[in-house]
Amino acid sequence: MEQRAAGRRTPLNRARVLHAAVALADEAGIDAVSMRRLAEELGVVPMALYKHVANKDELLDGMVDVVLGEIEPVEPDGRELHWTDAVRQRVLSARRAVLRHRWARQAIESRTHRTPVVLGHMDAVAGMFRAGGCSVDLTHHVMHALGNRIWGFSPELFDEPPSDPAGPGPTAEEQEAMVREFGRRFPHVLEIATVATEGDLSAVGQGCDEQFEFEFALDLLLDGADRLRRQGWRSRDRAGAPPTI
Amino acid sequence: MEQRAAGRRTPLNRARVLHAAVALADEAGIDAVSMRRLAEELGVVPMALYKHVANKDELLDGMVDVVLGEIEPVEPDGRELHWTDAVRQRVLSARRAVLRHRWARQAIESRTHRTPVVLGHMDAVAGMFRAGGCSVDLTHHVMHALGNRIWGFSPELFDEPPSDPAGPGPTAEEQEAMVREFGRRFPHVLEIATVATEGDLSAVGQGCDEQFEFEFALDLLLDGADRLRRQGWRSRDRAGAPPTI
DNA sequence: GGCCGTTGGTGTACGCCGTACACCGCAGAT
DNA sequence: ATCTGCGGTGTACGGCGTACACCAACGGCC
Repeated sequence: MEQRAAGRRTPLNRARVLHAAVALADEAGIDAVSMRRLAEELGVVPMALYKHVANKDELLDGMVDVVLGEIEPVEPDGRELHWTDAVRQRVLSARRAVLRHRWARQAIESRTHRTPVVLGHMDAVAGMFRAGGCSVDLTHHVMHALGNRIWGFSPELFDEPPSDPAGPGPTAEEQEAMVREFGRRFPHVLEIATVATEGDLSAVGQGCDEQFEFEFALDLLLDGADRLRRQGWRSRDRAGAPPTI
Repeated sequence: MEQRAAGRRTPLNRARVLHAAVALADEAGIDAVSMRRLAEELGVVPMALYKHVANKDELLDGMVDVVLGEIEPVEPDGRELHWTDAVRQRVLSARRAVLRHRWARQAIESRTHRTPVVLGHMDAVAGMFRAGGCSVDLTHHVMHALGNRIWGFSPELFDEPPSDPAGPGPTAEEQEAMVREFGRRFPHVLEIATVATEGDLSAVGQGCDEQFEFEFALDLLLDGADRLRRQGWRSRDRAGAPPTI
């Protein structure tokens, strides 16, 4: 009888608000998430939301919590994992969660609040370093080095340069002239773009293989960390990694 | 005679607008930089700015360009530098520029546009990798791994948790209870905080030694890159760094 | 059954924001 | 003397977050 005959809607609560916000961001982008638009989506007046979240900042925090809540714990799996593989698994799971929600990267980057969910993820990762034999000291600094990668994304230098949707674009020879001029000013960027697109410069802008870049950096850092661990690195030693070999 | 007797102000131009915006952000924070506020600062009506910047996004781009313009080139210095030291110098110069303007980190992170100034910095860094003997392939992936560090800042997991300015705060025993509860839920985060503050947990929140963390990560990545270079790493090898040693 | 405090949704209003669009004064070229 | 266009103006629109006063329904209590 809690549904009350005709059209008494089920009351709002914090979870419903947050999940509606996530759904809205998923389908209309993070910019579409305004208190007014979200309220409309829930069939309610904007001020009603403030009974469930303190303000917009807290709404964003809650949305990030929802995403981070999708991270799957690393299950022990019978045989032992090397600690770097355990971290790798958890970070890649975080990555899948973030990729599921395209707005999440930007939202996480803009947050400045440590919610319990956020602390929980950091604690879980730190625990894996410790279980692998890293000192507290090393764990601390390596987590800093991982930076945003702990949340499953790289700080992208840039997202896609949106191909301008106006007209048929420049002619082939205009395009070639532009490439030449570009190469005169930025030769090293051009050669990278050439190699990355395997010579098809018209494919510039569809971006790099982000998953590869992410795993490359992750492994570079984890391998470096493991090497420091084996050397018994302590931060008083100063200087990132000593000149081994 | 361009000053025109009494109080005909010197006309606006793009550079004046950008530098006024930078100055405003420096002293009042990036949030204070609105078209209206900036116009007021320049003694002009808001719409006047639009004769010099296309819109607010372009204004932000221009402000970032101003900051990046403060990066000092690495001078050859007589004796040869190892390539990692050259990169290190340039990146640390970029860091000094970014630190000079506290809003710059956030502004850079939010940008999605590659201005010529931005491309110029990337090109300069890529050129140092190449001069050091890195392949185009390796240069590409390592620059991705460096991520935001190329601009001179780490993706901070979090900035300071602002000590709440209300009242005298909790009593000592309340505080101890909070720490105990925190440690129950986030034991690994707590031990890191304990070590980082050298036991003085009341100092939590004044943050880590960011400069140390930055250089630690930078050196870890550059050393890893140099090791890969010496090994003749190619991206078809897959997997960040092979299990050397 | 009658009261009453609490919880959750409402309505109005304020002060910001970015920016579209029409306008206009003035300098320099014709 | 007239034209042209650049740079500054004024007005207006639609959006935003949220403070504050209000009110309907409900649960617990006598």
